[in-house]
Amino acid sequence: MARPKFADRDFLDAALAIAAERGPLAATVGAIAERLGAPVGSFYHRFPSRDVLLGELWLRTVLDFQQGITAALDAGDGLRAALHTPQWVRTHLDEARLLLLYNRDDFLQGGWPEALRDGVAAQTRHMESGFSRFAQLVFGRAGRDEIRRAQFLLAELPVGAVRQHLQRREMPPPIVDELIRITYRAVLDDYRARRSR
Amino acid sequence: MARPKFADRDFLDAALAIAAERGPLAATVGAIAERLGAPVGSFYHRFPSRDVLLGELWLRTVLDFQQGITAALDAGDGLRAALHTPQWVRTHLDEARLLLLYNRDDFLQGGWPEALRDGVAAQTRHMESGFSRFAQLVFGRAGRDEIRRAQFLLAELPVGAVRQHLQRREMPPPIVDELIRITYRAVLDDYRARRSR
DNA sequence: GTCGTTGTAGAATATATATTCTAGAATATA
DNA sequence: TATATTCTAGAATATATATTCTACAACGAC
Repeated sequence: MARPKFADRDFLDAALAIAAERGPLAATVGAIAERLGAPVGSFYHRFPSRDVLLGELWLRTVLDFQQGITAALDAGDGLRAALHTPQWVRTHLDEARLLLLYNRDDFLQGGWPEALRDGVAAQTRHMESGFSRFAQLVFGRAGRDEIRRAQFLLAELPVGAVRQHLQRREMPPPIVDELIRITYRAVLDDYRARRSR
Repeated sequence: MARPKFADRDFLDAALAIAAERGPLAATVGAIAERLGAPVGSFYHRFPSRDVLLGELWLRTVLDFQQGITAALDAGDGLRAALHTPQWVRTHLDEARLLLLYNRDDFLQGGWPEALRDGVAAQTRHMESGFSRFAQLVFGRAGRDEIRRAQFLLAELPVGAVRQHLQRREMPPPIVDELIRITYRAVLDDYRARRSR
């Protein structure tokens, strides 16, 4: 063996820092290596391509993010699941910028590398099952309408409410949680009212 | 004079089509010219740089988008202003993808070209004044909290609710408007309840 | 101690893309 | 009709970036 000066992790972290600072496009192989003081050869010794690195970065980040939502759903707490986003964003500003400010595919030059396809597909399934579970939990059933509302409450609403703060690199203020709470309750109430008619 | 085969407009439209299809990054000078059957020389005869073209495209699009919101505010109709987004998206799918799926700066290589700075600044001011007007209109005052709620109702909420459909290149279904209506009413009610305490 | 393996190191290469340059054609105006 | 102007046309150039390649160093196994 030799003496590794860098770990896979180091490259991922460096890429994250650059992407959070100047966008995923700025996370070039050269920039990543330079930030680490590593030669590009070392980069390619670990990652077959830039796309694989960025893909892995995205996956590792989204998995960490989802964990909290899943936990809340496991605990049967829908509101906590919805409030997880602002919460997580506060402790993971860089990761949040990467995940919530850009579209999944927009940093990959080509499509998703073969090696990550399964991981991404699994992630997608996990996400979809999360919406279903949420729908079942708070609406008592998981039809088309219920799932659409679940997407709204769990994803679109919290991410939307947090975006402008991410763009300014600042922590979401309490009003964000308040807006989520208000909306959460309203959508549930509306659903019940509609049902009882 | 000579016989212009292409107009500025043609290049802007071609860029829009490509950007909507494959993302703003794919709108390279070569791709735009090719789509038009024009030589790149003709491109540079009209636009000093790719950044200027994309910047102008963004500006022209955002201005068109905002017009509807402004009109609704002029008519004193806050809800219509909030519902303008899904409405506009339905008739401007490509433009909406460009505007709402990407961050303002993410297609420009460098910063905003000097020539467009003023236009962008004016646009920003116009947007902010829109939030204030909305706050004044529906909350009766435009303090920090009211403006934050205005941003939520006018921008974050509608854009968030529409995003997944844009990603799939499909028109937002009616449930989107419904969710906006529900949330709109709830945030207003909450504000009033809070005031009367 | 020698040797194979795993990394470091960074130069060389390939490619994509923006931008510039040179040539020539069409038209309005004189 | 002559000429300046406005464009078309596309080759040439510059630059950024991903990727590959070659040389060598450190360390563990034998």
